[in-house]
Amino acid sequence: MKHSSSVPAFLTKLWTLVEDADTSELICWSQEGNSFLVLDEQRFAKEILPKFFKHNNMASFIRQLNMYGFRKVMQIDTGMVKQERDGPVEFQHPYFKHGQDDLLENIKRKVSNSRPEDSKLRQEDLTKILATVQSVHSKQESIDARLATLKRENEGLWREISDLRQKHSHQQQLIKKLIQFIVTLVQNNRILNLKRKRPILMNSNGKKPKYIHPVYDDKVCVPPECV
Amino acid sequence: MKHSSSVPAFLTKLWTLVEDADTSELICWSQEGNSFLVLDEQRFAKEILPKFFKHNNMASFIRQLNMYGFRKVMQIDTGMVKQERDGPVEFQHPYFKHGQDDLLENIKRKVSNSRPEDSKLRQEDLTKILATVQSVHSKQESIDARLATLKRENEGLWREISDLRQKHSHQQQLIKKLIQFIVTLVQNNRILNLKRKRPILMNSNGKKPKYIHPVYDDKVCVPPECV
DNA sequence: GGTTCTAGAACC
DNA sequence: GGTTCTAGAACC
Repeated sequence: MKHSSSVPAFLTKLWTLVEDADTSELICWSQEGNSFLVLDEQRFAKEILPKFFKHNNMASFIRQLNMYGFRKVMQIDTGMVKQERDGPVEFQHPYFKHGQDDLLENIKRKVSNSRPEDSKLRQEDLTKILATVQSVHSKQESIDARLATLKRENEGLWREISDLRQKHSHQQQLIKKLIQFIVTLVQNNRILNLKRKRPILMNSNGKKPKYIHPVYDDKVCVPPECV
Repeated sequence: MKHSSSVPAFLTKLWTLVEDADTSELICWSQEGNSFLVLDEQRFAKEILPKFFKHNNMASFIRQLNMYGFRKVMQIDTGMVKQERDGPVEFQHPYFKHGQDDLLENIKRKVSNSRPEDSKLRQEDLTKILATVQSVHSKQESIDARLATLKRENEGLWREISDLRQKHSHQQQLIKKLIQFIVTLVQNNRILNLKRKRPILMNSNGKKPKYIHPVYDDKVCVPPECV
């Protein structure tokens, strides 16, 4: 009958109480041995409880039972008129069984759940979540603004590029015309110079002068990577 | 002694119970009349309660008292040894006073707080918050990506503009040189033509030909809004 | 971990 | 709104 020292006092006292034949008229095992009965609540509270605990209140006894996971067994309501004004009170726990005191150590007192901590943690969590949401929200607004700025800048850049390309194209045409004009001019000069033997534009080998060359060189005027 | 119909049955029954001289040995007003005493808890529960309520449990009675805001009055522990094993039970409510039944209507049953709803609402709130956070988060990622794309595009555009401006500048220089060349050419021709009286480049009024005009017209080649 | 007062929750 | 069982919280 020695219980492990890990079994709380309440459980060993309860076990003793239920086992004790001297008090079996007030508290005892049920027929099946898987629950116990308090036969006279009032006498049990006033006569038995103070012998084992620091009080004589049924409420305190029941509070402890619930604290250890005991459940009240509801009395099956037989169709009969309520014969006894106060039926026995019956409590049950899966590890509180007649003849199996080795199971007692499996009964655990419900942790006080560190309720204050728990409550604080939930509050802190909520506070953190709210702070995060607000932070993310303001960040998003800032990014939105930056995005709008970039978008406007981008549009401006596209317009400028379009402009520049157009200008480039116009310049190309102009350069082409200028060169055509020069060619015409030179041809005319050539005709004239046929008599004078004094060429103006052409080199001695008859090719175009060097500084005009880039005009027709696409690699210089319109690099592929920019088209 | 008729109470407003808005006063719950429990309060009128309790008032009657405490007033009734027939039960004054079990329940009565305190000396000061601002609280009531249950002198013998056990007899009160078994003999009086069932006459007024559907039970004979002190616990149920106390639950109702607490539900209506009554508070237990702790017995001042006089230095004496506990004379009576069970002192009287005393309860008090600011609106439950001897001779002032008109105050009863101020006593309100604590609302069941719509606990299931409340619990559900908190859960729903948390779920909503989480959904919002996730939505905002994914949105943020999408915007981040778009921002990066725009930024890259922007850099590309700046490079292209730089290129185009450089090209434009080169073309301008080329055009300038071409025109200088033409001017030189024309001057040479002019000298030659002084003898022939046959101008090639100049119009009859001595101005530059029309199709060259744009070359020096900044409004056409380099619109101010693009510089 | 034990005791007490009060409240939550389910069911009626 | 009433009754019952169980749990929270404070205090010891």
